[in-house]
Amino acid sequence: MNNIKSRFAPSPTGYMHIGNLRTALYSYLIAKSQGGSFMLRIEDTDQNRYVEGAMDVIYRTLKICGLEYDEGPDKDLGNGPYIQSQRKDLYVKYAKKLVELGHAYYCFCSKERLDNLRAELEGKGLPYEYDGCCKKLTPEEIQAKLDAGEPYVIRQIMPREGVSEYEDAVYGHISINNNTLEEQILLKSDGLPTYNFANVIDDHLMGVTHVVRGNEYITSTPKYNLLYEAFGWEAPCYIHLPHITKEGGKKLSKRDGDASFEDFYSKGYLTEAIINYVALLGWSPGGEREIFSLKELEEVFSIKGINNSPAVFDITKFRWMNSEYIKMMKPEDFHAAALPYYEKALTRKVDLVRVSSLLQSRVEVLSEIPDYIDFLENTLEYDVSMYVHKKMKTTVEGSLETLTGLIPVLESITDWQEDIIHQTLMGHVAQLGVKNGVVLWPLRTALSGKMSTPGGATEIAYILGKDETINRVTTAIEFIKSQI
RNA sequence: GCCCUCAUGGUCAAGCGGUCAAGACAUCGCCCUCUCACGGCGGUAACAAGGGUUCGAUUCCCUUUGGGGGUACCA
Repeated sequence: MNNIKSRFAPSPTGYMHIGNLRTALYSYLIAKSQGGSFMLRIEDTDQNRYVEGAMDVIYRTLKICGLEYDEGPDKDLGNGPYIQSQRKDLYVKYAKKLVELGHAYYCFCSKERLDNLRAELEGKGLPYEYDGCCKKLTPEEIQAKLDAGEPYVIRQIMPREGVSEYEDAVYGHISINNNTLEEQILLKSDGLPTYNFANVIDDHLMGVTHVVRGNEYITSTPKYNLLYEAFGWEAPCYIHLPHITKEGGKKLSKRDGDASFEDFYSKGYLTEAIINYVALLGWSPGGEREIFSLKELEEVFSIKGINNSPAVFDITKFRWMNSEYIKMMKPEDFHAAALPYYEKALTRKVDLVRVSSLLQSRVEVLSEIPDYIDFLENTLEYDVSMYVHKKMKTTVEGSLETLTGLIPVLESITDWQEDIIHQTLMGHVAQLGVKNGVVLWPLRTALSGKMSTPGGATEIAYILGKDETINRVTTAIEFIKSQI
């Protein structure tokens, strides 16, 4: 293991956004592809956002996805604690040190004063900016306020002139005017740090060399670099990632059920497919291959392949990829995965293994299994016109005749096995001297009431069993008669 | 408003000064076929616009347009 170290530093919001999952994945892959280590840190410095059980979601998701971290809250390698709220004193210490170094100052402005200031400036059509009021305080005044126990924050001092520049691994050269840099709050009045401060302190103290995060931090990165400089620390390598959106540039939303890992997971998307698809959203291996396991991604991943333009999450292609993974499953694994869905949709005792073999090449997402097999449970309602099929050369009247003639044929089958049913039906077709469809289409329709089914007439007849098959054909005959 | 950033088919995406501009999903057609699917074959479809630089721009620069982000005691 070399000295490359990346981290995933989510704040516990209660669910794993798909964009966050990708950030975690890329961070993991950047480290693993270079023999480095991967760390998990929890950024819970905003107490107002505390969500019960949120950390478990993070642990669980990473575990299910196979993104194993070398170091984290439950794996202390000596850099802990890895939960920011437990590192409070550390930030206070460094914030005060920064004041001593002349790169930060105490600010006693109340929330109210700031709100008023903001309202006033906005009223004049000016952009808000802290007016530096507390910067003018003398050391004596500051000490007096401190002694009096006045609440305070600590703000970072920004250069007024010049430009700050840095190299981003995916966006290249970034240059930002210093006069756009705000004298941001480093330490909040509750004694906890802001993200802007905590991430710098922690990344340095924990030895993080590669910072992977969303591109919303591109413009604030110079502020972090200034912090590194002030402390005399080396800044890490920055890898900012473009965002994932949905069609039309809209945000993936929790409400629409397309935002989080668990949304997809619960719908029956396979984790391997989720990882694979998400890996390809914003990164390209360069070749034509698209199917990669996590292990394979670890081999081929490269920062060079990361794209800098935003990507649209295409559910259609995602479904296709999931179906590819379903098709790759061992039949017994697919069957095991499908079983819970059968139990929900089916009470009739049928050859479920056969059903699985029919379904595996058709199902794209596990949760749609009930829609495929609903007709096995009960006959569906349908219109007689379904018996009219141009290509099969069938008509309603013809179907009635066909089905009526089929009853004795079906009854003659004593050993209800698929190949025997098939042979018998084909023999009947040959005897009639018609096209296969003339007999099989009406039969399939009578048995299912659906335009399309997993498997044809033979397979369905086999699955339903002799009694139910004859029963359904009889019912269909009566039905057609009643409609003519 | 100001600042940053992005721009190849409907979507992902290769390309990194000279290509008939890959591939995948989707879509359309054909084949296979007891429906559908799988599989196979083929088709339609793109360099946002305008200026430069250059012998030559999808590729480099500028502007415009459009998208995204930032401008919090949120991350």
